[in-house]
Amino acid sequence: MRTKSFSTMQCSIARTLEHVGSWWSLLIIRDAMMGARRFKHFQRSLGIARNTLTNRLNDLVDAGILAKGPAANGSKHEEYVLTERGRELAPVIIALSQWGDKWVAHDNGPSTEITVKATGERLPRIWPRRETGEPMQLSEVGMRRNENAPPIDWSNSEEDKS
Amino acid sequence: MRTKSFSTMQCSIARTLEHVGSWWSLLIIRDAMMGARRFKHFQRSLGIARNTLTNRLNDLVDAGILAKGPAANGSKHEEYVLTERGRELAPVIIALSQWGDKWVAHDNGPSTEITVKATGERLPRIWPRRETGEPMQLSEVGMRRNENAPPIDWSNSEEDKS
DNA sequence: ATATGCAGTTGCATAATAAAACCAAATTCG
DNA sequence: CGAATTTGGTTTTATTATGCAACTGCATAT
Repeated sequence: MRTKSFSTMQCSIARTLEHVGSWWSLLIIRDAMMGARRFKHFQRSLGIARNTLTNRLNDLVDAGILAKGPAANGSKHEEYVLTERGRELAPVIIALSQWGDKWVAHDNGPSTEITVKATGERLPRIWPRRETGEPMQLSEVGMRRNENAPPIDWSNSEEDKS
Repeated sequence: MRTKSFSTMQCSIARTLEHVGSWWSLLIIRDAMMGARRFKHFQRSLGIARNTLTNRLNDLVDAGILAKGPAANGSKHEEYVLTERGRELAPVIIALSQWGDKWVAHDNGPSTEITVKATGERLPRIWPRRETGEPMQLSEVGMRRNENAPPIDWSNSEEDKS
């Protein structure tokens, strides 16, 4: 549950989580990537309460991640489709999925494989790389604070302050 | 209320979110990656309520993402450091950050840049790639349901069922 | 015309979070 | 060294998000 909003924070991670950080959001996006389009698809797949699903879907539409419109196949019902913004969350979904496969897989194995469509093979691990495409060690990845943001002080006491 | 748990789901994304899906978890992990180690670091940086921080830190320790132990510098206080499991969440953090930079950046720009340490340059976009290292179109990424998992029915009515 | 399914909405109960006060141990200051 | 402050919490109280069940209005099926 949350009362506190991240929307005033300058950090891009916080600002992203403002939109996709609530309990069900990323699972809804996952289902949308797997082809779910209608209210009942999400509801059946997730077992989420209907009012909660209504809220989450509306939030995602407001965030521009899903678009709501009349069904493509002529049905009178509305459907929810990912926008480009939404589709570009794929790296997040892939990273979560691959981490889960490695560290917290279900006893029966994962339910879904992320693949290269053309070959049907499993997608290589999504991972930070240099411009050349060469994968990096995590220790080679840095985080630099910008000048336009207030500096952070991780010191433990006065004497630590060089 | 009893918030539904994802831990019984077979999907790796859901199982991962069980550990890092709550409101503050990923921001705590972000701070840990940026060098935060002590309770007060997280508390000051996030403005999170102390009891909530206590809960989130304990959950992350239970999940094996953070390890709690005596401080390295001799201080009697405990400190929280990322385990390998935790460090391997870097792709998730990077993907969230880069999505935010592109789609929901703050007016003053992002507060933090993710970089290649050696060169100081901005890290290339984390993105699905083939074995060769070549970046893919999102439309080339597939999701295949495993046989050990119950199939999903996205059909809209009886007639749709081939 | 009646029944069933869909996509919600509403009301109530409860769990998760926040805010504030409180506290023991550790650390810093005088 | 002793007092004051900081740290890392815990407890209490209040608020908000979620779950569950029932209800509604519309469209489709029988």
